[in-house]
Amino acid sequence: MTYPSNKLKTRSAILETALDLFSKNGYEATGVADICQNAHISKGAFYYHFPSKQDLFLVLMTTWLEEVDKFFQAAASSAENVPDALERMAGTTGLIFSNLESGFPILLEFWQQASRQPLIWERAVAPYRHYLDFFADFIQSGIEEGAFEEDIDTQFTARILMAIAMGLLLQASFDPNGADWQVITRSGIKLILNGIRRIK
Amino acid sequence: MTYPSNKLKTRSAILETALDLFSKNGYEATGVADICQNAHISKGAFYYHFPSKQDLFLVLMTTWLEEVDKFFQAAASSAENVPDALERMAGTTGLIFSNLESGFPILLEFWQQASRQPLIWERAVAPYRHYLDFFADFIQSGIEEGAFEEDIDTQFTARILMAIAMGLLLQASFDPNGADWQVITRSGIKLILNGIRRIK
DNA sequence: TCTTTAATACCGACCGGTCGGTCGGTGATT
DNA sequence: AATCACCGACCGACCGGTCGGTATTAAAGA
Repeated sequence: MTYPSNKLKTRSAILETALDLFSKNGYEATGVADICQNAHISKGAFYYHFPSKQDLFLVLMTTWLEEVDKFFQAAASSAENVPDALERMAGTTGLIFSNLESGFPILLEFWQQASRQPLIWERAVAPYRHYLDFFADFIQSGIEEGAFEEDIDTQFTARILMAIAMGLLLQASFDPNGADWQVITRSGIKLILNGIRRIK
Repeated sequence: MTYPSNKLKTRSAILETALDLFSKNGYEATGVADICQNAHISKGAFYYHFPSKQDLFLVLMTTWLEEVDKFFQAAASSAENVPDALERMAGTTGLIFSNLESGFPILLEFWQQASRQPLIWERAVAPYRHYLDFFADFIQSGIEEGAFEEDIDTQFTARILMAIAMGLLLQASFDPNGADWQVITRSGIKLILNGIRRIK
């Protein structure tokens, strides 16, 4: 084993393994030793790359949040029509979370950490508000397209949209085989969209 | 201090303190010693009343779930009209969770434990499905009352209703001052209700 | 009535094990 | 010879759980 093999490789091995273990077993239940073992590195290597377990978590959360953002941006720009784009996003919400490695459980983990640790909260609210504004703006352009009623509250609608997505994700994570969640999510968003759609 | 002062008093002191600490700091971060200290009892007393920290958690979850159920039953039976009852429930969702001591954070804690520990999951799915059926049945009686369209999928609607409530609760727990969550929840449920309401 | 016994409810020092984090070292590269 | 990337034994703090003991009360026995 050549030693300065690849700094980035080791680092991303830690990142990937940690994300996996955190989402499978939780932050507290995952030990630094576990991460090291599964990533086939030593504790020394771990603390060479990260100052603390906390810090690793923060990095993980930040990159995850950024990737979600990219996903939304891409979905939004690759559609010619606002309602369709939203609907398509809805259909793939589940995919966002499963594609983004380990998905929803880790989001819950983020949530819980954020609600207790001010530093983590700070780094998480901004992206959250960013998503909110993104959806509100997106709905606004839907209004300008003439697809939605003019008097709807975009912020409110954005929150409801996010609530449905997250609420269903929560239910899905708890009872994966209880229903076809992808279909339900899509129909749910459609329901809201129909509620605000402009009647021509 | 008379010793056999009150068995129940000590037990409920443990229960209350634990619920408070679990919701404030999380299950893992809360030590048995912390619970004992805040409940002004000794570790001996703790393990006299509960076989393990896990078991205490399970008791907590079960009673909480039962209380939520009672709350729903009461709200349902004290209304003369299904849509109104649902709307009123929506308006007080936040209250359910704050009234039931420590509310939503502890629900998240339950969720997370359940998603990882089979025993806890087992004891939590049943109530969850119970709530789901409760809402589905409730909507069904709304249909029979002639308030809702006849061709709506009650299970689906129940899931969406729960999703909105939970999704907004999630957002509210994360960003309490970001909006008037009670108003938003009420409006959100109203939005769905209007979507399925029978047009006379 | 007095004494003994047993059960109850609780105390807190202690134990084994775990966990985050440290540190002295080491081989490869520059 | 200096730096980099990494190793892994080790440390102290902490945590869930145990256990021998104690004060209180109730019941039984003399």
